[in-house]
Amino acid sequence: MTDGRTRRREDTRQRLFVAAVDLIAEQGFSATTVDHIAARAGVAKGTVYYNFESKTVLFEELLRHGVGLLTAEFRAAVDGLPPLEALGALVRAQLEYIRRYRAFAQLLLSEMWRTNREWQQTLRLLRGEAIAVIADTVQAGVDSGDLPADLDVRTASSALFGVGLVVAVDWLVFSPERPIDEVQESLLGIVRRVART
Amino acid sequence: MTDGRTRRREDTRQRLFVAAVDLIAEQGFSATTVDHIAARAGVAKGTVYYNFESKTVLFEELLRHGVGLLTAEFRAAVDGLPPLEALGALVRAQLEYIRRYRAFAQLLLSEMWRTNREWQQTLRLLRGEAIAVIADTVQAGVDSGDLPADLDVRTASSALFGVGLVVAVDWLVFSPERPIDEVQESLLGIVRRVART
DNA sequence: AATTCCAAACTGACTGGTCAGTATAAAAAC
DNA sequence: GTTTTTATACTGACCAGTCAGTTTGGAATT
Repeated sequence: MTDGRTRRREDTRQRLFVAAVDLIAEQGFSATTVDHIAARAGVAKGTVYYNFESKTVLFEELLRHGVGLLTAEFRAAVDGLPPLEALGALVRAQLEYIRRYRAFAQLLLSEMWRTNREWQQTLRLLRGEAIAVIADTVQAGVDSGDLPADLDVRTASSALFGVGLVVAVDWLVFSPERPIDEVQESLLGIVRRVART
Repeated sequence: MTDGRTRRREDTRQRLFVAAVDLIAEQGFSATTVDHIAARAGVAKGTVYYNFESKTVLFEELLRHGVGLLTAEFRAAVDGLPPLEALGALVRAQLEYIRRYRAFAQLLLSEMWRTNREWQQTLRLLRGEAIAVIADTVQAGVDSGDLPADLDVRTASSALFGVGLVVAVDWLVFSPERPIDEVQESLLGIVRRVART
């Protein structure tokens, strides 16, 4: 399974992902050239096309990879916890993720609300999967009475997702000198206050 | 000052702004061509270059125009109001603005947190001006004791700005069927709850 | 354990197309 | 008669994607 060949190939794909995520976070998808990605990854241009069908497919697989990781961490975070604690765990998991993969978070923030791009459908789907985990938790909170019964679950969930993203990335981009734990505290405080009613 | 000639020219520039904002909101700056902007605005390509130095300058002036408008509405909204009411007025003004200029808001959301682009400096500056109005209001609230004394004014202000943007645009993109007034209520509710401590 | 062989992985020059920006002559608006 | 706009053609740089050829890992053969 993991002989030298597949290991090597997997390594190349990983290097291409890392190069692509950094460049696309900085400049956006269209402004990032395949030549530049290849150079940053230290491979020839042909290698990009040997490993990925096209620039768009590379990006789509990158999105799947990155958001998939986030969704998995969400699932692991809430596992077995009662609603209110689970909500806090989600905020913590999201910020932990953003701290670890800041370039990907930045990229996500920039590309999430675009329309009319080829990969829009893919991203929408992935976003849905991640938010579903949040929504399940919020729903459980409403059912258990820990959250207000009139809370609009779908809206609250997507708002929570978006707010965490924007606050954390804003902090990283405009006040990188501050420790991100402060954002976490602040966000947790807000979520708790809102939940308390 | 506003003779026929300048009026006409101003009208052309306005049409170009509108065309550019729509296309860039959908596809991003790099994926939007000057030919396409010209066609959408119903003018010849040469006219774009008669009115703007370059594609980048057109975009920078667009940013200045759009954010300038927002800042002006912020200033008008808080004028003469006591801190807490002023805060509510800011949220309302921002959402009102986003409802009216949704494409611009979408564009702003996509380009705001990018690094390494020519216009990044411009946008950073403009963002600062808009947030300054919020920060003045928040500071006044802290001084008057309406807001908690230990509140980090700079952070709270930029968070407020970002959150309004992301929640509203998220709503517009992913749940356009719902009336935006609901976002306003929800956001106001959150801000009030946070302020109350 | 050295040699041969093959397919997978990778290379980089090349191609065809696209696009920002320029040029210009003529027309329209004021 | 000056400013603005049009229509069209052009240039040069850049870029996604291709492909014929090279390298590499390792399996088979001796």
